[in-house]
Amino acid sequence: MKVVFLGTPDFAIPSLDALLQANFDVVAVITQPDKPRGRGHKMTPCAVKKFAMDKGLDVHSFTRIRRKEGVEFLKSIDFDVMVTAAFGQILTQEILDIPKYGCINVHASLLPKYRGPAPIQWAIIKGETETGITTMKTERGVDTGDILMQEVTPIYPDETAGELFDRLAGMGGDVLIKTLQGLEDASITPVAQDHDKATHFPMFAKEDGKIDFNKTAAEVHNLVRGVNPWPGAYVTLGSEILKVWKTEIIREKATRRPGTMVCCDSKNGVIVNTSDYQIALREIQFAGKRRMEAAAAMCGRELNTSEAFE
RNA sequence: CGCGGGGUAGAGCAGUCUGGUAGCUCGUCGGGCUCAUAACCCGGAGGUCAUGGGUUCAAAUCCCUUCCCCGCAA
Repeated sequence: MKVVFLGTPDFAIPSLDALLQANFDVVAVITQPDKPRGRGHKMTPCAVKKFAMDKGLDVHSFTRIRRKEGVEFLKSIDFDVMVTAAFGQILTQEILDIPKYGCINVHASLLPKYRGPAPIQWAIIKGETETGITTMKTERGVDTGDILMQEVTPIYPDETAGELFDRLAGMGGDVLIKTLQGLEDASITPVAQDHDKATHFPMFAKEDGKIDFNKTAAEVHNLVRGVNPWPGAYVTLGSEILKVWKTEIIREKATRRPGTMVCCDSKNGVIVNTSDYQIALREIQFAGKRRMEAAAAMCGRELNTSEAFE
């Protein structure tokens, strides 16, 4: 089958790679255009573009694929199926009607739950114990199309979004291939989603990484996992921002009001009260410094336990 | 040229402004105390102060080069 692949970030790479490994004919790869990224704001291509160019594929970028230029490009090439994976642009019906086998989307949740652009992170933040990959027919709505295949995987208690992201990205490639093969031999029947059970979560705002110690220790722990590595959890102490990369719930009841420190020294690290239990900040990072064990950080810096995190 | 912080012992930091003996906390090693210890006491080892050049009687410190790490912002 001749495939046109639309994807942008890291998550999409294993899917594209799986297509190549399975000898699908990837006739074109479409990504978001280069943007100024990183320190220095240098123009940088997205992950999929870099990968695809390394593989010698035909790569195109459109600010809006739905505009005339993009539509005309798609109509000008010969292909059978379109695959989207974290592409980041909404397609029009006109575009969806172009390929004979339609358009397939790879989504990193068990739809209809966790629709939207950040399903992996939100599943962790909400304390889910399992998630998965869903392939579906792409519709004009966001993640609303009929389900083709679904595979489940557990979310481990201390797993971070980054770790889960890597696993799901890999699974996404596998499920995508099975889905395409199923479509070819007509062994898959699309099933409509139960829209009443749908949940939708937005893209993260920078503030979403801020820890609220008025929540429970479990909720704090899930937030820290869910926003690691991006955008990263943080607390403020006075005017200073402290990023928190790893936490551990301590099975001791909180001793004082949420946000206050139980202790902070080079033996025990930093332990903070939440609304129920205590939580240890295991791996932290001060501005300008690299991330480090909390106990190590306390060797060269003293915090005052009378201060509280906000 | 988006803004900014940093590189000093195994770890985390101070010292740099104002040039003049390499410091602190932790770890580590040895000894002591103790029924015992992750606790306490005593002692030791461990540094080419990122890199290259310059100024100087003298540079971690002042000037310039290069490399690397990181926060914000995107």
